[in-house]
Amino acid sequence: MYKQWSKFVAKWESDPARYMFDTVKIKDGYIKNLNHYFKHTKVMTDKAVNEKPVRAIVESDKGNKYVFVGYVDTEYTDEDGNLVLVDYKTSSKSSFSKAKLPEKSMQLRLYAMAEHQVHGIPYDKIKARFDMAKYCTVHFKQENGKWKTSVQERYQWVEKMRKKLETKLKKTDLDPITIEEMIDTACANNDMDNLPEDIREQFYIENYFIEIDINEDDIKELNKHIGNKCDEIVALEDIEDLEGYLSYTYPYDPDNYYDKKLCAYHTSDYFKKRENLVDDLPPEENLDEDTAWLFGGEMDKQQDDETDEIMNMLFG
DNA sequence: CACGATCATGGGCGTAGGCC
DNA sequence: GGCCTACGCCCATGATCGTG
Repeated sequence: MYKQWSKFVAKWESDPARYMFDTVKIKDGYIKNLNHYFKHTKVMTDKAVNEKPVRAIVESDKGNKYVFVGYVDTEYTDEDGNLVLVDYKTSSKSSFSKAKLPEKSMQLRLYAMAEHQVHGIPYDKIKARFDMAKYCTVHFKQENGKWKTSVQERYQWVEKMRKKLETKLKKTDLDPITIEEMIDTACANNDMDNLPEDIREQFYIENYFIEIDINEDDIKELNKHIGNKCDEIVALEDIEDLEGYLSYTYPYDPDNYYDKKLCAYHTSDYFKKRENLVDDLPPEENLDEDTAWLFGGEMDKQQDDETDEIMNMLFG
């Protein structure tokens, strides 16, 4: 996996029209974390199915039915006979906080619903989880003998254990200078290979999974929620002057980051041409590195063309 | 929306002081 | 002198904030 990933990164680096990170810090952290992920994650080549197509039928309160097709990143059956659905995330965990999880997990719960509908698998035999690739779960032994866990960005997990390593190593007969050198080396390598055996065995890492609870009640509610949402969308598309309606109900605000950068409609060529809007300067990384900025305006050309087609279909 | 930074909170751990 | 408990400091964690 690491080899494939490295090739992919190299190709991306050499592409003048590549997508950019907002800052160098974000880029470096992201790539270092994923380097570590691909070096240390074992793949189940035999049991697992990747990009598995699934189909769910949802029904609104009005009785309208809608078909959803999705692709499960990875699916396999574990040793207890549970069907495990995995979704890989490379984003930061802040957007997967407790409060946001119900919404974020709709995707996985819809997959679970699909597998239940098609194969009759009971919900208590379905497990669903996000594999947060930037992070790992660090297991460490406390001084009271109990094991505890801590979630850390992969590229600096040893550095984050520095204080704990200090207290543990101070209890040995090693002299303070040696201790500091050892810890510095471990942090620089981001592993504990150079540390004494009895220290090393007090730490180990695993993938960081966010487990999603799968139960019938939640999924019944989700079914209706999505069905009703579809009804709303269908009703919206039936409005006669949709474009006029939207420009009045949801006026474009160029100071709103969502409106300006993320909204499929307001970022489309169709809308920009209509409003005579010019593209913003590309992000900071372009300014001090190479000549990629020259291509900034062309960056999303293909995407924009696709978006444009859809926008013309819907509004044009 | 997703990011890093910042802030508040709670638990672990070391230490001081009391007791046997 | 050894053990136990209370207290305070420090660190990790999670929520919130400001920004592109």
